[in-house]
Amino acid sequence: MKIKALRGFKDWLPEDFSCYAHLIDKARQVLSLYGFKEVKLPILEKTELFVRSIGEVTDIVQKETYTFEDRNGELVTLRPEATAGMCRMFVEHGLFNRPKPLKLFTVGPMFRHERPQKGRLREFYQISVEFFGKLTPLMEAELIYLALQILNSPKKISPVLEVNSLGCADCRPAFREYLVKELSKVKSRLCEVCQQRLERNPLRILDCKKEGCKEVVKGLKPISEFWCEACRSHFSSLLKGLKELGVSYEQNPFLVRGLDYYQRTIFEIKVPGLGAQDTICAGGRYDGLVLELGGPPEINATGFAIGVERWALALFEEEKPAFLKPPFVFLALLGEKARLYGLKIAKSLREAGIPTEATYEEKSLKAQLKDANRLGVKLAIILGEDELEKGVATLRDMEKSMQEEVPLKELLEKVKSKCLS
RNA sequence: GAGGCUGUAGCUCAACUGGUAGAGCACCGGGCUGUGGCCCCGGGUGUUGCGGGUUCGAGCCCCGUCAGCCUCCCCA
Repeated sequence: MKIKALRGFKDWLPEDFSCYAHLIDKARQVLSLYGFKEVKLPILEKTELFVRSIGEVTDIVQKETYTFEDRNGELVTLRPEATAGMCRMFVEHGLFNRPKPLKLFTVGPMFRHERPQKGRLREFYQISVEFFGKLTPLMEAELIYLALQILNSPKKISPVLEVNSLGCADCRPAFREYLVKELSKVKSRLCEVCQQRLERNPLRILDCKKEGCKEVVKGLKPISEFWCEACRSHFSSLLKGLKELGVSYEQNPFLVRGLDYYQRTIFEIKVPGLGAQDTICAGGRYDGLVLELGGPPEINATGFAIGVERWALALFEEEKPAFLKPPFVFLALLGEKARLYGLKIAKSLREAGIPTEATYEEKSLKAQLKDANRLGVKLAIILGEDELEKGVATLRDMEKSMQEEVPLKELLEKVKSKCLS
C-alpha cells in the first residue's frame, strides 16, 4: 500500500511552489512599502494560548484544532491562525516598549481539522499582517487599503470589501442582550444550529445562511443602533478614510467573526465566483487581546490574514501559471575529457550568476540538444574532442539555430554578453 | 461533523446490457554513432484508490473503507 499525504494536506510541486512563492514575494514587496517587518512564529503553541485568545466556545477551538499531548504530557496545538502567536510574541518579548505603531507580518502554514474542499485545506498558508499601537480609524482605513493593494499586486482581481463594526466592550453586551431577548421569542423559527448558538454565540446567528434564519434576522435592529458614541464616530471616520482612498465597500450589518477577540472594525474581502470558500482575506480590530495575554492595557491592535491558496485560486481560476525560469545555458558534453572540462565551465558560469545546466551523462549530442531544447535554454555550449583539440567551444543559439566557435578563454565573457542582451 | 457526486497509466479521458483494460499528451528508445523543435517507427510504464462480497467471470453490481469535489457547517 502506497503511503499518501494526509487528507487535506497538499504537496506543492515545483510549478505550484513557484506560483505561491511569486505571490508571497509580491505581498512582501507591498508590505515593505508600508513599513511592515517580517517575523517567524512557532507552528506549535500551548493549547491554552488559543483557548484564551480565539475563545473557548468558538468552533475553531472546539472542533477544528490539531491538539495533542506531546511527549512530556503538555497539551499543545498546531496553530489555526497567526494572530494569537503574534500577540504572545509581542507580550513575551516586551515589544510594547518599542516605538509604535509596530507593524509586523508573518507567512506560513496554519492547521485546521475541517472537511476539505476546494479552497479549504487542513494545512494552508496565510499571510498574516498585524498592527500594534494606538490606532486611529484612519490607520485602519489604510490597513484595509493595504490588504487590497496586496491582493491586486500580481494581477488585478475584483475583490468585494465588506465592513462592519462589532462595537466595543461597552456597547456590544447591550446588543448581545437584545439579540438573545428578541431571538428567544422566535426560537422555533431558527434552525437547529442557531438555536444552540443562541446560548453560546448569538452573534453568529446574524451570519447564518439558512433562509428561515435570514428572515428572522432581517426583522432585527442592526448592531449600529447599539453602538456607543465612541464606536459610532470611530466607524464613520473609518468610512471617511476609505472614501478618501477611493476604496469602494459594502457596509454589511450582519458581518461577524468566528474568533472572539475581534472588537469594533471588522472586514472581509471576497471574490465572487470562487464557490463556497470565497473569502480570501479577513480581519479586524482586536483591542483586548494583548491585555488578555498579559500585556499593557493601552495597546490596540488590528490586522488581517490572506489565504494564499485561495488568493491563487482567485487570481488564476483553474490553472496556475508556471513562474519557473528556465536555465540560460546547457552544456552538451561529448567524451570523458569534455565532461571533465565541462564541470569547470559550469562552475565558472554559475559563479558569474548564469543559470547553467549539464548532465554529464554519456549521451549522444542529439539527445543532449533535445534536453537543452526541453529545458528552454537560450544557449547550448557544445564541447567535444574536436573543440578541445582546437581550444574552442561551439556556442549554439537555440532560438536562432546559429552557432559559432569561441575560444575557451573567451567563452565566459561571450556568454555573459549574450546573457545581458 | 451532516448529505450528495466521483475515483481507470504521470496528465486528460475511453472500455456495449458484467466477458478479462485502451487512446491522446507526457515519458523512454530508435530513424540521425557531432546538432534540438517538425516528422516517422517502436515501447503501456496499470494492484482499474484500497478491502471484502455476489458471479463461471467484476473497471462495471453490492458492502465497507480511503481520497477528491459539491452543498451545509466553518473560515483564509
